[in-house]
Amino acid sequence: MKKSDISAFFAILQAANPHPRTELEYSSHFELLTAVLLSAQATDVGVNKATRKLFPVANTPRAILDLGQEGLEGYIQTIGLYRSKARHLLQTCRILLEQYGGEVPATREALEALPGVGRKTANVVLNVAFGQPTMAVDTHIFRVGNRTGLAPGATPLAVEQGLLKRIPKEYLQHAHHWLILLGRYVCQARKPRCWECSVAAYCDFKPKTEQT
DNA sequence: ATCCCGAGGG
DNA sequence: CCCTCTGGAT
Repeated sequence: MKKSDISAFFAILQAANPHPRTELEYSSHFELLTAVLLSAQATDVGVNKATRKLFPVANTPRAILDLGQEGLEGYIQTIGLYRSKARHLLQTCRILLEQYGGEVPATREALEALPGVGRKTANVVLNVAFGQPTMAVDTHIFRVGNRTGLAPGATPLAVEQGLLKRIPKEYLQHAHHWLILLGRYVCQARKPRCWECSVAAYCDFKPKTEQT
C-alpha cells in the first residue's frame, strides 16, 4: 500500500468512527487489565458475559484473591483457557498487592512481568488505560495488516513495528481500535466482506469471486 | 512447537 | 464437523 493511501485509509476510518472504544466492559484500570487478560483467544462478548457477574462480586486484587482458584474458575468457566487464566490472574493480583499497592502499573516492563500478560495485553492496557500510542497486534490486526498490505509481516511483532512506522502520528492513538473493528466486522477471517468495506479502494487484497 | 480450552458461527 | 476468537507460558 502506498503512503498516500495509508493516510486516506485512516481518514476514512476516523470519519466513520471519530471516538473508537474497546468493546470490553470495565470501570477501572484493574477491571480493564482483568478483562484483557481474560480475552486471550476469546470473544469480548464472552468475556463481558463473565465479567458482568464477576466484577460486582470482585473487582479488586484483594477480592479476586479471596475467591481462590475454584471460586474464580466458577465465574470464568465459559471462557476458553479458563484454568490457566484463573491461575495467572490470581498470581497477578498477588503481585499487584505486594509490589504496586493494588494499582495497575503503567510501564510495559512492569505489565509484561505479570503472569498472563504478554506484549499484546500490555499494549492494550498502555493504550486504553494510559493513552499511549501503542499497537497491540491481535489475531485481527495481524490478519488485516497482512491482507491489506498496510504492514505485512510474518510475526505479530513485525506487523506491530510496521504499523508504528507507517501510520501517521495523528492516527496512531486510535488506529488500534479502528483496525480491530475493521477486522471483526468487515475484514473477517473466513469471508472478508469486501463489497461493503469502506477502505477497499486502498486495500491490496482483491477477492476473486464477488459476493452479495 | 505445543498446550490450554469454551462458545459461537458456518 | 471445522474454524475463529483483542495470547501466553513452557
